[in-house]
Amino acid sequence: MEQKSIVSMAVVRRLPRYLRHLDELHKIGADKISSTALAARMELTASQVRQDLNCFGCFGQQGYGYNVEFLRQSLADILGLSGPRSAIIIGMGNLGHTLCNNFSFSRCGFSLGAAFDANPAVIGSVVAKIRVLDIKDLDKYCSAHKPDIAVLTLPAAPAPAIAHRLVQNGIKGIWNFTNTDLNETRALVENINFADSLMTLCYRIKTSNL
Amino acid sequence: MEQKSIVSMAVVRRLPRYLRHLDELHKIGADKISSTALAARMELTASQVRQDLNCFGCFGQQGYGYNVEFLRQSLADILGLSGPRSAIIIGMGNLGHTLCNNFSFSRCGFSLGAAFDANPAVIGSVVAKIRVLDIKDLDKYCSAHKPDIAVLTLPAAPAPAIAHRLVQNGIKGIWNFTNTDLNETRALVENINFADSLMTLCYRIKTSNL
DNA sequence: TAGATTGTTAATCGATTAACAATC
DNA sequence: TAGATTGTTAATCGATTAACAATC
Repeated sequence: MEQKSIVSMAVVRRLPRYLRHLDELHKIGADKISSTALAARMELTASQVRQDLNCFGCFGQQGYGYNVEFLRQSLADILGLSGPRSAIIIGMGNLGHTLCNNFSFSRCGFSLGAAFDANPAVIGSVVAKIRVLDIKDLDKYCSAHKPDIAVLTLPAAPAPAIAHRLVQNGIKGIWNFTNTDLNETRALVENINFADSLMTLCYRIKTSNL
Repeated sequence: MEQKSIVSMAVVRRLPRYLRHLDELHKIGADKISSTALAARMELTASQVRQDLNCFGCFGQQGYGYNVEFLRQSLADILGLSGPRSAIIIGMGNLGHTLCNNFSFSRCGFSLGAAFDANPAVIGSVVAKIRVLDIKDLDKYCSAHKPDIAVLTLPAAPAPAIAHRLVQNGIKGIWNFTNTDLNETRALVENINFADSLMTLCYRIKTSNL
């Protein structure tokens, strides 16, 4: 089988982790790795590693294992990290600034084109070479530049309305840092929810006997 | 059944979302909700909602549904959000500052006790009432205050060593924002990985036909 | 009472694990 | 060749969905 028609989310979510571990292996000079060794590193089973990779093709060689550099490049291609898509940030508060300043969008397949905010104090400023525009000009910007995704780092309250407006402007994906669920069926939403994550940790500690 | 002996991670990860939706329902003045209506809101099935909640007890009433306020309080109790546990932050860069300034640890069941960094420029400063201490004093602080969890907002390179040191100091949970996997079996690790999440979105957009 | 909706058991679906022939 | 390890099929396990009796 060359490529599974539809790959499950469970597998997709492991892809960046595989890539990360292959990067690390590359850095320490490993040029091959077996499914058993990779599974041990990642706390998976060897079966799972082979099943996961075989959703996308045959990357290994019997009796040898996987070539680190080849698998690394293959995973980057599968994820689509080289053809950069365009992104905009909505909300230049503390978190928006942090992402502009310290996060590498390019390593994840995106290039950041502009930022938006409603606060006159930040509109017009430039953060890490990104100009902060007035949220009023969002539609105009979208018509002109057709950004692929939007990063939502604004308060939860205005988020659903902004998300809807973005989708109407042709946004394909939303990286949602707001503490609310977005009901946009016409766009792909990827949530990062700090509170949900920490509450989960709270529960896990409470119910463990550590 | 009063309480399932061990609840699956799939269910646990949905708990904060249930709580969030119950909060919203409470805010708009709803005093009851059926599993069908809650499922529609959350894009789940009614069956799943009932199965999920019944892992922890019987919170509904036949012919009526669930009382919003009662279910909300029950979920908060199940998650353990009231008995505040103590947290420390390791790494007061941009992200560490953002969390100190804008994130409500208390809403998630934690109280932030101290922050640590290796950089003399920030050591001794106070951010949102939290004193930034020298990472050299980490062991001393842990012995004295026994923090329950550590928030890792430091670079990936030193993270595994710091995590190990924290576990030796009795840390029970790690909220890991570093872009690396931690192999600490003696502590519960909750990862927030920006790059993994954005790469997943990259893949999903690439493979969708939006 | 009649209608609505839960709690719970059984059925289905999907993901993980095991096994092993193929082959480098 | 012999040993190692993949790709792939089959078996198992777990999670989701469906169904329905209980009951408010």
